[in-house]
Amino acid sequence: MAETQAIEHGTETRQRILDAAAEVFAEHGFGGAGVDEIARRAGVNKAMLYYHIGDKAALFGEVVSAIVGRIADAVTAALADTDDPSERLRAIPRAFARTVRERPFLPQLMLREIAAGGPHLPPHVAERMAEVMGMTRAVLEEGCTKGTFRKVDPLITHLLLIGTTMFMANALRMRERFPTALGRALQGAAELDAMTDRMVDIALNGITQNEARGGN
Amino acid sequence: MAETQAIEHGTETRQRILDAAAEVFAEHGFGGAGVDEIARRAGVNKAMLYYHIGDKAALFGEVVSAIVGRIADAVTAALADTDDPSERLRAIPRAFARTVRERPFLPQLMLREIAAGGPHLPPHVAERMAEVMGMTRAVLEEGCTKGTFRKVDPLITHLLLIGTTMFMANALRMRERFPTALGRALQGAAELDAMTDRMVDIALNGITQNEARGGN
Amino acid sequence: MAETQAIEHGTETRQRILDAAAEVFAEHGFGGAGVDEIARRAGVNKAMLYYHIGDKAALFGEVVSAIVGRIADAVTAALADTDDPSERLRAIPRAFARTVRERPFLPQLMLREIAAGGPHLPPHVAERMAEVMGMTRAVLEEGCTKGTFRKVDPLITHLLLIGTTMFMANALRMRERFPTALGRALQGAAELDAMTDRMVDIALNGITQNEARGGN
Amino acid sequence: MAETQAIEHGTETRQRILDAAAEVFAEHGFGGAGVDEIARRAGVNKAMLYYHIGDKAALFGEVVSAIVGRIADAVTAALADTDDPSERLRAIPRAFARTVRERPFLPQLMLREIAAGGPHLPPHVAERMAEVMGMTRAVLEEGCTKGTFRKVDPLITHLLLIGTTMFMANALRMRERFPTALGRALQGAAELDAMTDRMVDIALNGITQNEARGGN
DNA sequence: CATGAATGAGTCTTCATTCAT
DNA sequence: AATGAATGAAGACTCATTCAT
Repeated sequence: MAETQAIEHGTETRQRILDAAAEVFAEHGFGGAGVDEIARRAGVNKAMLYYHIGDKAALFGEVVSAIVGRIADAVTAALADTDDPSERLRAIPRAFARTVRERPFLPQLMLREIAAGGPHLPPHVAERMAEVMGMTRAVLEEGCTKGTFRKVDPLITHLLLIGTTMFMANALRMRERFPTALGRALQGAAELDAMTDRMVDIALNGITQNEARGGN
Repeated sequence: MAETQAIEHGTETRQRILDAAAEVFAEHGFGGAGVDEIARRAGVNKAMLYYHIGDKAALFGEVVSAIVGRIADAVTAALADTDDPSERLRAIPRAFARTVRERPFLPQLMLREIAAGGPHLPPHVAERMAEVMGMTRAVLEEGCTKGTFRKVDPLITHLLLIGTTMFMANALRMRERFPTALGRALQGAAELDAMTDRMVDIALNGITQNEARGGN
Repeated sequence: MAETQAIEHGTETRQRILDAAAEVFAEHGFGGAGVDEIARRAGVNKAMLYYHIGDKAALFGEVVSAIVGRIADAVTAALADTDDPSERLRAIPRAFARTVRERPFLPQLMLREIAAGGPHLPPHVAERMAEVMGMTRAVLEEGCTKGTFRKVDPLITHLLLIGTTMFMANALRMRERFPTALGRALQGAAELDAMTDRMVDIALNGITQNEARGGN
Repeated sequence: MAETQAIEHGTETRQRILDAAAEVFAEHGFGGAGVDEIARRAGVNKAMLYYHIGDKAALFGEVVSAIVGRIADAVTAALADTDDPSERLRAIPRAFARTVRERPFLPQLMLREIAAGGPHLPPHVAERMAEVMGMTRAVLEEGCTKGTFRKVDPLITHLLLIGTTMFMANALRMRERFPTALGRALQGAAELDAMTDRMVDIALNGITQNEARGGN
């Protein structure tokens, strides 16, 4: 879709490396990931990894950049589909959930990087994340203007929608690994899309104007 | 908890080690943390660290165990203070937020471990986390019975309350590190306690029975 | 010298490579020099470097050979200009100094290779160096015969003239890099040609027959 | 002599490492030297090398520092033995030559570092080298005052004495390695001490006041 | 002639862990 | 309870060299 115009050099090898890197970074974090293992999983010589992309930090930057870009694109596309504030707000975590379905390591990667506080985060990626946050704010303000939503803090709302989605995605992943205890608590959890919808129900219920629901 | 009967050897040294370890694990993750640095920050010889606690995995286990225990205790204590379902539900993320105030590295550590999917997590710690989840469920069911809450998925609600709190705590931490972009988006954010309260307002609004709010 | 009959392939590219190699070998030594950097500075593809010249050792051989050849030629030419023993002796370090002016990295390269003891030195280059040494001896013997010089060890004299010139050339290079201490000691040093002349004054004074200076 | 007061930790291992490092740096230069080989020759684990001393640059700094210190001490001591300007001047290269006899790799190391222009040279070492240069100047000025020497450039004279000594030391080393050509030119060369004396004869002859030699 | 891609052995450095004292 | 020294494996990264095109 985006690469139709020109086939740059080594696109195929480069992509294999980035895919492998995403996996390994997700599994072990930046510090715990091994360049050797990334190369091995990508099926390329370790030196090629440096030739094509650069050092570990550059590798990480590319991976995170691609993922954040993908999410931002997904959210942008989703918002274009409707004008109803509630539907637009719902579209945001849905876009996340859909992206997660294609890239299962995404939540791990995001949680890890957020936890780390972004020391390996290239600046332009931070910009892109802020953009998505800005979309949530725009939707909320719009809903406020139309009288659909009551006034709520956009940052909190954004974190609620996204944070919860990421946590749920992770919880589903952990379900299989903990047969006891924690596993039991997670039994019966639906798929991420369904859970996201139910979560948004709660949130929308919480921020919708009272009169819109019955004169309160 | 288990070792209360007797003050074992080097309690003070042991604690200094665990504190340093918590810091370093939070900053760099399990893989990225270095035993050398933990020892240096604790001001003890590296060999003593092995003598007092054990290897890196044991160290991590102790740290996580202590933190989860502390949170579970805080939540338990908070729930004892009131009978009102809404207040009880609010108490849960509040207990988290309060614990974070004392142990600022807690959210990093939790997010990281959740992202990792718990490969270094001792089983009894998972038990304890499930316990806390169970408390949320109990509060929700109780609220349902009393007619205060409508029926919502307890897992989703728990993750919403806790996940959002953790995300907010981290967002506050990142505010100082990203002067541009992301930083601007985080400007004006209040303190964690205040943010948590506002977040719970939305959630409570979302799960409270309509008639409780005005006959809808 | 051997390839004069025909202009072989890529003379210009070849020369750019050798110039770049001389620079890099001078700066970092044989072990520290990188083929990649040589190629980059020469503005050629790394593979071309192997195509045109050969491996790292061949590259080094060519560079040193060219330089020793250039010096030998310069000394030979200079000796042809006069018959006076003193002037002839002075001509030798002067030829060095003049060559250094055109190829500033020459003393570094020579000092390094001399220090290394010539493990990368092609045999014919050693021959050429011996030749130059032979010229000094010839001049000294000649001066002895004519009664201008007293009998001195030709090897020592040669090393005195050349070694000191090389050291002075390097001292001038270091002057700029050490603003303190060593730098101050080097302040006020003249240019290499002038310094060489003054050094030769001392040496000539030292090896000239006493009676020859009697009326001086 | 200097270490009598206190035996610091790991003095023996540390010294073995430094000795091996001096050898390897002398043979291959900074860039060409391998930490692995240094460790192997010292008979220690590679990690111990970092534990005791530090990285490659620190290792090099220690080696050079020790050598320069040793030379400076030797020169200082030698100058204390006599008041005669000629003898004092002669003492300087003699101290070098004597130091070389004990540490045969010294000239290689010095030539290499001088060639490199001191990029790995710790500042205090440069200070020490400047000190030695200052001693030569002092001796020359003193000789001038006493009417023994004529006025000559102290920097040039210093480089002449030291540079030639270093070159001679190296020439002797190369004698064995080049049976042909260059080797023949070096045949018959005496030992370094003898050569140094003859070199100084020339230099002293060159800088001594004419009238002082009037009756010769 | 020229290039980008590839490789395997090498580089320096740090790791988690243990032991003798 | 405490320490400095030791170790082997692994870490990230670069090297000189070659090949297909």
